[in-house]
Amino acid sequence: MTQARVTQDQQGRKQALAPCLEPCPIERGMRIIGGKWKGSILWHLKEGPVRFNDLARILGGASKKMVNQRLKEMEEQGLVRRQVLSDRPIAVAYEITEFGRSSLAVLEQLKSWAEAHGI
Amino acid sequence: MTQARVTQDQQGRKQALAPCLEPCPIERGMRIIGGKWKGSILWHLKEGPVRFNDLARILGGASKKMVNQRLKEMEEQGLVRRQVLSDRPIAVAYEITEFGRSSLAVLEQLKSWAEAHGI
DNA sequence: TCAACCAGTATACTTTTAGTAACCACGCAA
DNA sequence: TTGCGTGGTTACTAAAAGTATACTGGTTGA
Repeated sequence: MTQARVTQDQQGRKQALAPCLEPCPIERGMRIIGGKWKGSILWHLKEGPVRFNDLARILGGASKKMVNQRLKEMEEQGLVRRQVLSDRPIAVAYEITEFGRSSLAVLEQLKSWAEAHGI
Repeated sequence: MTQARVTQDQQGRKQALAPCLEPCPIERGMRIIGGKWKGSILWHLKEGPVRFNDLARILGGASKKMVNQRLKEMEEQGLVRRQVLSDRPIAVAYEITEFGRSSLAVLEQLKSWAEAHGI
């Protein structure tokens, strides 16, 4: 992001130079990992694949609809992979991708920051 | 956060141990710096205090109402300080606090992560 | 046979967030 | 006196996010 400044023209009217139009990297990044539950989902997948209903149970407060919606979003964004373990007795697990794993560092820092400041 | 697990009782019913009830540090932290525009506001205050209308101009897409709402929230959360520069011709500037500054590290990392992955 | 599990889907609803546009009272300068 | 500046407020709308409950269609185990 370029440092934005504010200038004045000859008539004294003000305008912004390099205004932060909506999608600066921070806003964009937030939209990837900032959604409700997304951090928690990634966090709980870091030890290995987790089945759908187990995830819903772990995320106590979230409804299945929420979990499903978030997982679909995250699959599209490449944070998470859906693997069908078996048909007949249907079984599905969600696994974190390399990309998803790369975001854990940010989440980890956010977590320490939050804990350090008693948030 | 304790690692959550899922167990079964003698009847085969499943339940989550240590479920991630809503406010784990990650979710809580997100709520502090995750709101729309909040990252950008902090970012633009890091070089020094900025006047209200200048901030609104820099944040091109955001309306005064949005900016004002966010600033009030952030003032309550202690991320930002409102200083009245002068009465009579009213002038106000917003300054980042030490607490606000402490969050810049997280934002910085989020920014590099976003840029590194072409988000 | 019954109940509980699996992985969702459907419907309906409420709440929160985002956003527009217009307006206020005041000051300053041409 | 008109227009722009200051720092907001008010009223309203639209869209997103979230909750709650029930349902499908099949499987598994007591």
